[in-house]
Amino acid sequence: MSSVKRTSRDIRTANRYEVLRQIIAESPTSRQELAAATGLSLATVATLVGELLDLRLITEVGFEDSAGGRPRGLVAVNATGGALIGVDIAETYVRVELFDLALNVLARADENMRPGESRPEQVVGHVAAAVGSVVTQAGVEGARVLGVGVSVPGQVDREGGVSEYAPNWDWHDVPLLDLLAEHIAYPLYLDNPLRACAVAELWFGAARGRGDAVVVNLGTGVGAGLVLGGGLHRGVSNSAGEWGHTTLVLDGRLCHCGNHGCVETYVGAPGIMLHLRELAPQSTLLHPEDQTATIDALARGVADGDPVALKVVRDTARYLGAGIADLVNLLNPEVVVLSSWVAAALGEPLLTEVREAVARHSLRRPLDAAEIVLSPIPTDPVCLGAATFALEGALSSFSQRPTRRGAPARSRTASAS
Amino acid sequence: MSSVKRTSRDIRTANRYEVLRQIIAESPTSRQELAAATGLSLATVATLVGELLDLRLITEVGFEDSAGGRPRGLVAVNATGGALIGVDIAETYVRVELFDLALNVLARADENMRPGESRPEQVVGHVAAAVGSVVTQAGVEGARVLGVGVSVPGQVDREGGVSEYAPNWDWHDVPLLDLLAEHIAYPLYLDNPLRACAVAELWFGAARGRGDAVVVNLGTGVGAGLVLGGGLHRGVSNSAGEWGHTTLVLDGRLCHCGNHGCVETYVGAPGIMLHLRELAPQSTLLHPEDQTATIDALARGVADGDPVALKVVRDTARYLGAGIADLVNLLNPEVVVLSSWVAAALGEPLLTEVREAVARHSLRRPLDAAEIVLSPIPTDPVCLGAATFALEGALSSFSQRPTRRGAPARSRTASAS
DNA sequence: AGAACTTTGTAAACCCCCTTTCCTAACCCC
DNA sequence: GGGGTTAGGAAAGGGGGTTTACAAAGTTCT
Repeated sequence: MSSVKRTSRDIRTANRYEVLRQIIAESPTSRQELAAATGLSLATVATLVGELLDLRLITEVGFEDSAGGRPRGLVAVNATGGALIGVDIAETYVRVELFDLALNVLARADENMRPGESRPEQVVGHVAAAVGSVVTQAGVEGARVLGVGVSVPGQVDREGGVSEYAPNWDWHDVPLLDLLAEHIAYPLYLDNPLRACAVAELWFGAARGRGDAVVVNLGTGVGAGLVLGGGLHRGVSNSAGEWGHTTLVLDGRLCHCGNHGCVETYVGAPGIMLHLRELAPQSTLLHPEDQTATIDALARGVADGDPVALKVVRDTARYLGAGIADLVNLLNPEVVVLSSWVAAALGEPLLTEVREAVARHSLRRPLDAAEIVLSPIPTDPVCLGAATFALEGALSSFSQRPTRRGAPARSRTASAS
Repeated sequence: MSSVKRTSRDIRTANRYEVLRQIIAESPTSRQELAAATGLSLATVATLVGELLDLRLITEVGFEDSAGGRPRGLVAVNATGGALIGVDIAETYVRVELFDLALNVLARADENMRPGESRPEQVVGHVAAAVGSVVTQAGVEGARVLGVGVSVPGQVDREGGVSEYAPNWDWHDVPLLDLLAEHIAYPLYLDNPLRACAVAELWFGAARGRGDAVVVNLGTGVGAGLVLGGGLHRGVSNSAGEWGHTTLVLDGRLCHCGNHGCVETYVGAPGIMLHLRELAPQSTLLHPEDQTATIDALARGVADGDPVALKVVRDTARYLGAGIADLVNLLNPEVVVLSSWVAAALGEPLLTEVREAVARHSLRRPLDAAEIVLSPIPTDPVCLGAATFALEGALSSFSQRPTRRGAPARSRTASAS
C-alpha cells in the first residue's frame, strides 16, 4: 500500500512555491498581482508573502501607484539575502555555479576530470574544490549559503543521498552525500540531471504554471523529465524519465545499455557524431573526441547552409520527432521543452524540424494541445535545477520550524482579547 | 496558467474513495480495519463511514468479537441500495452490464452492430435498448439506478459529454450524452475504454492502493491507462494514454492512423491475426473476420503445444515486451497490468513471455520496482470501469449537497449545550 | 483645507479537513 | 457485580484557505 498520502500541508507547500516562483519571475511585484497570477485570495498571498519576508527571501522595495487609492506595496527577491549552489557532475567535468536568490549566476567554477578519474573520492575532491572556489569568488559569507544541490547522472536515492548506480563510472551505491559532507558544511541535496532540468523548467522555464510538461534532455545522454499534475513525477523508485533507452528502431544500433535501437544512440551527442561520421567521414565538422566542438560545428554548418550539416540535423530531428511524438501521444502534455546543451547548440533549426516530425507522427488531439519549445533558460539548466533543489529544501526546512525564535511576534494584540 | 489547483476538499474526496474501495474489496469490515488499511485516523474513518451510511451505500451488518472488549461494528456494501450501469460501446457491439453496489453483475445485455451501422442515432438506439433491457432483467426500480457510465472509443470530452473523435465510425464532435439523455433518464458519465479499464484496476484490480501503475489494454485497439500519483492521469486534453500509436518499428507495418510500425499493428488483435496469417496462411486456428474466435483458438493452440500458436504468442509477447519496457523505463510504475480481452484470452503463456521480454529490454532499477500481472478482474473491465465512473459521479454529486434534507440529523445533543 | 472617494492590506471570523484526547458504551472475566 | 479491555462518539485543536470588516494611505472634488 504505497498510495500517496496527501495532507493540507502539501497545499501550503505548493502555494508557497508558487508565490515564490512568481516573485522570482516578476520582480518587483505587488500582492495584488500575485493573487491574480496564482488564483489565491489576497489574504493567503499576504500571509505567504509575510512568511517569505520573515525568511528574508524577499524584501519590500517601495510602492507603486494604484488608480486613485492607496499605493501597492512592492516586494522583490532579496538577492543578497542568501546564496544557492548548484553542482553539475557530468562524465567529463564538474561544473559548479553560485546563485543569488534571484537565481542569477554570481560565480562559476569548472573542473575537468581526466578519463581515469572515476573513484568517488576523486570526484568529491573536484566538487569540494569547485564549491570552495565559487564561495570565495562570490565573496559571500558561508552563513548565507542556504544549500548545495548536487546532480549526478544515473539512479539516485535522494533521501539517503546515495548514488545507486552511475553507468559512466560503474558506481554502485556510493554514499555521495556523506562523502561530500566531510568537505562541505552547507545543507546538501542530491538528484540527477534529468530531474534537475525538469525542475529548472518548472520553476523558471517553459513549464512554469503548466500542469503537464515533458522536458526532453539532449546531452551526451538523453532523458525526459516529466512534470505531471503540476509536480515532478519521480516514479516509485525515483527513476522515472529514463526515456533515452526507449526502443526507437527495433534491432537498431547497439546501445551501451545492452539493447538495440535506443533513442539515445540516435539523438544523443555521440549518436549524432556517429551519424555525421557515417555520412561524411572526412567532414571538417567532425572533431573526434570532442562532442561539444562537433555539435557546435554542426550548428555553424547549418547556419552556413552546409548540406551535410543540414542532413545530419534533419535526420536527428526525425528520430527525435518520432520519439517525442510517442511522448505526446502517451502523456498529452501542454508543452514539450527541448533542453540541455545539444538542444541549445542546435537551436531553432532543430526545433523547426522536430516540430514537423512530431506533427507527422502524433495524433491530432494530443498534438494540438502540445506546444514544442526550446528551453528559455539561458544558463546551464542542470546547475540551475540543482540549485533549485537546494531552494526547495531551504524553503521546506524553514517551514518545518513553527516556533521561530528571534523573529519578532507579528501580532501581540490577539493574545489578550 | 492551467496549473492544477488543489483544495482540501480533494483530500476528502480521495479519502472517501479510498474508504469505499476498501469496503467494497473487503466486505464486511470494521472501522478499525479501515483505519489500519487507509492510514487515516479512527475519527476520520468514522465520519466517512457515517457519510456512506447516510448515503445508503453501505449498511451496518452486525458485530465482530474483539479480544475481550466491546465488539467491533461491521459494515458492508449495501448491495441492494442502488445499481450502477456500465456501457461498453465497441466497434462491432454494445455491451451493457448492470451492477449492484458490490459491483457484482446483476444483468447483461449485448447488442451487435452491423458494419453499416455507424450513425450516432443507431448506436444510441442500441445503447438505449440494452440499458432498458438490463434494468428490466434485474428488476430494479428506476429510482435506484445511481448512474450510467458510458465508454466510447476515441477522444472524449467528458465534461461536455461529447465524442470528439471516434476513428472507427469517423465521428467528429458527436454530442453523445445529449443524444443518450433523450432515452435514458439516469445520470450519465462519458469517457473512453482506456480510462475505464484503468479506473477499474484502480478501484478493484491490481492497481488498488498503488501510487503509479500502467494498465495496458490489449483489445482490437491498444492503449495504456496511466495511474500516476494515485489517480488517473488524463493529460491536458483528456487524451493521455494513446500508447497504441507509439512507434515500435521505424518504417514498419502501416497503421490505420497513417504512420508505420505502431505498437497496435503488432499487438492488437488484427495485428496478431495478420502475423498468424503470414506464418501459416492455411492454419486452422485462423478465423477470418472473427478476431475473438481466432484469439481463442490461438490460446487453445498454445495450451495444446501447437508450434505455430506458440510462435505467434511468443512474437507478440516480444513486441509487447519491448513496448512495455519503454513504459517501465519512462514512468517507473509499481505495477503493469495486462487487461482487456486479448490479455484475458492468452493469459499466463503471454504473461510469462512478456515478463521475459520486458526484462531483456528495460533498465534494472525500474524493472526491479515493476511487477507485471494479468488483470485480476474476472468480468468485462470496460463495463466495470464505466460503472465506476458512475459510482465516482454519484459519490461526488452526493457530497456536493451539504444541506441534505430528509436525512435525520445525527446528533441533536450538540445544539443546546 | 477639508470632505469624499478609492484602493490596499491586515485582522477576525468562518468553513473544511484531519488528528488527538477524553469519555462513554459494551463486552469479558473473575 | 466490580475491574479490565476494546470500540466508537464527541469535543478540542491545529493546519489551510476564503470572506468580511476595517484601518491605512493615497487621490480628487468642493
